[in-house]
Amino acid sequence: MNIGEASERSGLPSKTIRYYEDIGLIRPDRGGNGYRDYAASDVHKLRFLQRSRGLGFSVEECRQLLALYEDKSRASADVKGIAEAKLSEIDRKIRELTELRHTLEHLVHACHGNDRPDCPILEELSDSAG
Amino acid sequence: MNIGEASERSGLPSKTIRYYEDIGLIRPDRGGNGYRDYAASDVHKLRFLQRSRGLGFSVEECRQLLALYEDKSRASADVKGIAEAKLSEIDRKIRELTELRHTLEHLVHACHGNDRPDCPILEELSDSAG
DNA sequence: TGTTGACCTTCCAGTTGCTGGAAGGTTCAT
DNA sequence: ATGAACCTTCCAGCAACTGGAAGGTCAACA
Repeated sequence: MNIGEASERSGLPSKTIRYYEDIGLIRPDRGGNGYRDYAASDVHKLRFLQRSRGLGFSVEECRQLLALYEDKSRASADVKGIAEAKLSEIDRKIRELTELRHTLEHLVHACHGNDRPDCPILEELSDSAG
Repeated sequence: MNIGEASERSGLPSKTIRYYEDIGLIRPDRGGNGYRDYAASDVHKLRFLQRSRGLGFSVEECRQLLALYEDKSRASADVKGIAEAKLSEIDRKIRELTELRHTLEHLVHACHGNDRPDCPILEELSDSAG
């Protein structure tokens, strides 16, 4: 099938699919007209990529996961290790954002938000020992 | 003062400070030797930038905040508006990450993580209706 | 005076993960 | 035959830096 259909079926834009080929994640056949020709297994991989990217894995991590996926002799622990690392990374991000949220909320709360110039938000950004 | 000292005092790497100059956020003087010469007010702005970036404001938002900071006649509502928008953006990110976390945790939990090849994580990435 | 080393300068390239657009070839329907 | 809707490649750009090369400057020390 052509890239357009592979795009529809995988949920990835054609541009992204070509990009994934550029960086060596997939290698579709080519038809006599030079068009890319995707097999069902290619679409399968593309969906795999779409989901793992959606779960927050970096492209390099997806490359690893895909390699593990295709390696029938790999241990599930290898995969679990990557997923656990990603999990704690996500935890860290959530913690950081939550802290950020508290600080910002505090500032927004303190600011009158009227047409007067005095603004605790700017004062904090400007003065505090932060 | 030279860029090195401005860097120490602001907490920003010299590279970043030069970059901020490139994109027009600050304009230090130049000494006869061509070295950048930072005044205390420049360092003040750099710290302002360092903090607001740390609070998750984009560089363009920082530019706005800095302009508001320097505009003595601005209303605090202008600043509050930007901060509130950022706050809901952060909320959205936290929500997304939390969902992600649940999905991943579920997968990690389901995977034995041993030396056998069967792995629910890869199965999910590969098969589910996602 | 020379020379070392730590500064500073500019400029160019790379990072991540795409996305947009230009310029052109192919296919299909009318 | 003509037009739309595909497809191709290549080049550029986004954010927000970061790294490195090649070279100028400055302060200290022998």
